[in-house]
Amino acid sequence: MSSLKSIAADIGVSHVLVSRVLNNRMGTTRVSEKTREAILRRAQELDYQPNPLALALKQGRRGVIGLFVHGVGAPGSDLNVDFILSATQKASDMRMNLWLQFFEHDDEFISACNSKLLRKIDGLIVAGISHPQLTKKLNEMESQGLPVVSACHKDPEVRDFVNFQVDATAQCYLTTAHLIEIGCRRIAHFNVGASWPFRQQGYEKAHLEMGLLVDKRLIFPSKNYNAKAGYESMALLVESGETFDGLVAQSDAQAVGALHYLLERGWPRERWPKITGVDNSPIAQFYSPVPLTSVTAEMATCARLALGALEQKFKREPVESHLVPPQLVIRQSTVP
Amino acid sequence: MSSLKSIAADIGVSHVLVSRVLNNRMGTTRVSEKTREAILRRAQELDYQPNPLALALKQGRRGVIGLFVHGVGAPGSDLNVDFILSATQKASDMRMNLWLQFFEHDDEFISACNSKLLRKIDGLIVAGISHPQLTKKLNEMESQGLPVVSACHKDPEVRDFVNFQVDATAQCYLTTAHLIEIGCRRIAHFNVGASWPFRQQGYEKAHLEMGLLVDKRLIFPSKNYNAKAGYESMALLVESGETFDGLVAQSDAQAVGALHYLLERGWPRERWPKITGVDNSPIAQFYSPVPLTSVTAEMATCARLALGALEQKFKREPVESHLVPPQLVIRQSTVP
DNA sequence: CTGAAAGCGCTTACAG
DNA sequence: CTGAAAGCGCTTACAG
Repeated sequence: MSSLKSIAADIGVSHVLVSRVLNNRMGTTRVSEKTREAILRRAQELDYQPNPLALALKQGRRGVIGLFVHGVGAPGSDLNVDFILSATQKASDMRMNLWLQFFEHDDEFISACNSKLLRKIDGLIVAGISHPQLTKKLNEMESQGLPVVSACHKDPEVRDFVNFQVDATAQCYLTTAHLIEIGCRRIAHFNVGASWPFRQQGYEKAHLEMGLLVDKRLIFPSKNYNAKAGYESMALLVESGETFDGLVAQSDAQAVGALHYLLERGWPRERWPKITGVDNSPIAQFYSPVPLTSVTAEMATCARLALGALEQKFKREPVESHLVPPQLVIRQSTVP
Repeated sequence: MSSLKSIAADIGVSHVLVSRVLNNRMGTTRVSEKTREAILRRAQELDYQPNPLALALKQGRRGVIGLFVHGVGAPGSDLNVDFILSATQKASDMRMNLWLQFFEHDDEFISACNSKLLRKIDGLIVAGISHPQLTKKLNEMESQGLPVVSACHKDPEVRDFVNFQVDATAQCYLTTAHLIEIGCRRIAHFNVGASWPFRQQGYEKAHLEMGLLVDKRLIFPSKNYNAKAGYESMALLVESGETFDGLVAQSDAQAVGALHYLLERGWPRERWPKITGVDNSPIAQFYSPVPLTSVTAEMATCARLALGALEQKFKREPVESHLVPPQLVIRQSTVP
């Protein structure tokens, strides 16, 4: 195990000098060029890395970033995996450890935000779903000196924490515009809950910008983002008797559920609507026989940005929220 | 921030005495009952927790467990999420941080197992897929004093590391036996690769034990564990002209792909085979209109056991590998 | 301009 | 039986 001490002993100087040279923080200290080089060379040879524990202890830090994840995305969408994977890499770059915690319910979330937390971590990233009571708690924490950054799906207009999220409106704007471009004129939409209107706004915006009217009769409520919900919404759509040549679902699982309904009813292949999902999840990629056109959720980017923002907060640099633009991924389900 | 020092100051003793009392390691030191109680009370009031950094530094530990994950399971199966979630909780109980790393390719995996690693972590958990060259590297690491525990899917007979995995044979034994019990007599099987024969062995064992012959003509190769592969295998099965009343797939995604083929061909519902998957993943739970019978992958249990084993290795206690028994989860796809 | 000392929070071996 | 000192690995304020 190489340490400042061992290097110092090898060269024949004090470990203090080694520390100064390696950190290039000489202060008023002088060192001969020869000694300097010897120290640097030896450090390189041993591939010296300062003990992060000692460093953090000295600096009064914990060396740990809390990552509180309230699962998002349809089950099986791998959204959380993408998020964690990316956060993990960024944390590693920052020489920080992650204190990962998963939460199912808001109360668990809130009760984990207590004073003990302050002792464990240097900063907190909250991912998933925003919630008024949680926000209050987090504000408390931050006023006690804990930097907090969120990566939640929320109304971008509400400014509480520095937040990183995908541009939800752009998601369904992209898919809808794509369908219009390939010739769809009656595009159905499955809408999950009025509290989260952004994707529908994208759907409407694309119509508006491209000179089409939004036909509200083509918009159907969906219980949630899973396949069952999509299946049920498609049943409603078909039973309504409306004609449609496209479907903008709010998740890949929904889209798959919808397709499944059509398959089950023996819907003739040539009359299938062009279908798009959201999340670009494995189910979209591997769905057979029709891989799904989808749009990315940008979880990895959000994670990276959130940790980067925390890094800046540590340095007391200003940081700003950001809406990450999604990418359209075209697959067979929308090939004309 | 409470520390030994602050408690000591409050009571009017040395921080050394506080340390001794709180750890109940008095050695030859004596303390009056009154002082003792005062110390304990004050520590409780402040909800004192020793600084893990200082502790680890003192004890020459890193306070970090490496968790190297080579993704397993079909994409979207949430297997990795379950694993990480459980590992996270157990690590937290152990007052250890996790150094999570994900790997796509074996080489990344192997090149991450270098001497730097020894400086970063106190122990290593390797999850995912076993690999001869990796094993060699890990053996090297362990001989250099790094405790290694694996949670890989591998031949249970090969003894290299202490390993925790689900009993793969039991998985398809359970699903097959279930199908036989509900009256299936011609059960097809999708087999992924000869290098991993354990699930098929379960399929065969169930037949044997329940007095049925295995008809090799019902066993079809599948390229991998995703839906596309299941779809293709089902195509082979149907084209073969063999009659079948059940299907034991090797993953939920495969089962879904297979169902999808039948739907697409307009296979009459009353002639649908009873279908089982493996992994008990979201796709099985939420598949519409037929939620899938499946069998658990026990990722959470394996993670917990693996970290527990590492804990025991730290204490130089002996540990043994373990095959975790899976659970059958019956859903609509096998309701008679 | 140089070097030794203090200190982050903790534990334990070792003098008196 | 008691208490003060050493030390984990690091950095920096502060005497000479």
